[in-house]
Amino acid sequence: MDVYHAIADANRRRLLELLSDRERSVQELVSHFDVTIGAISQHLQILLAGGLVARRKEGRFRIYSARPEALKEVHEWTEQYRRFWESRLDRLGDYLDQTDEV
Amino acid sequence: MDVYHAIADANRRRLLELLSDRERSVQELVSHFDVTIGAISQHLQILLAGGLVARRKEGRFRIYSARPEALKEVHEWTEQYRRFWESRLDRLGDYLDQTDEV
DNA sequence: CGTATATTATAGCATTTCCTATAATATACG
DNA sequence: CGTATATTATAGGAAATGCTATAATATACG
Repeated sequence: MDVYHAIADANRRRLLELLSDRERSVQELVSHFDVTIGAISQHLQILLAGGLVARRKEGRFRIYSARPEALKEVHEWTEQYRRFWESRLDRLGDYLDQTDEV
Repeated sequence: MDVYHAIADANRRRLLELLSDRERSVQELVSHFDVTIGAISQHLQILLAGGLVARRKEGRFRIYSARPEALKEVHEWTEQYRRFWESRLDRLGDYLDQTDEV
């Protein structure tokens, strides 16, 4: 639903990082955290609802995989502010002039 | 403190957008929202703590301005997933091969 | 079938979040 | 000074969050 909310939690960001490396089962993900499998399962539901991960069934396992396309929205939202940190100038409208070091 | 938390709220993102246009006083910001000035003041404290805004005193007014450099962290975190939506391939490890359209 | 494994659903709990209302503080202005 | 304006601090409340423990469900496997 809300991708900003989905990535607000550090454990969920970590889950996304692990899954962007490769798809994994829930138990495999749990081994990287200090919380119970219940907590991880709940985090995965939130990521799923936010469209950040997908899952498929494989026997008794549920294999989760990353769908970071959903992060495009966040990336684009932050992108509009990029000139603030890439420029030595803080003023808007001047950013078109800088071509060095980019 | 936590920039991911700071931007998780839609009102706070809106505040940042208003301030990146130009600096504004609190009352000026409040006029764009449906909540009380107390709520806006609290949101501004969170943005301030996250380093996303700065403020200065001007008479009885507090003038807030955007400091979106703090968003660099989020931008870079999402940047690492960009290939997922820019590529026609969803698999990791294959992205090195595509050189067209980039 | 019966048991083990993997995952999800649910209830409950402590904490946090976001809001309002109100009090307190600071400056301006007559 | 006394009052108005601008903002922040604080208390309180409803709802959400993140977790645990336990129950339920689904599949595997002997």
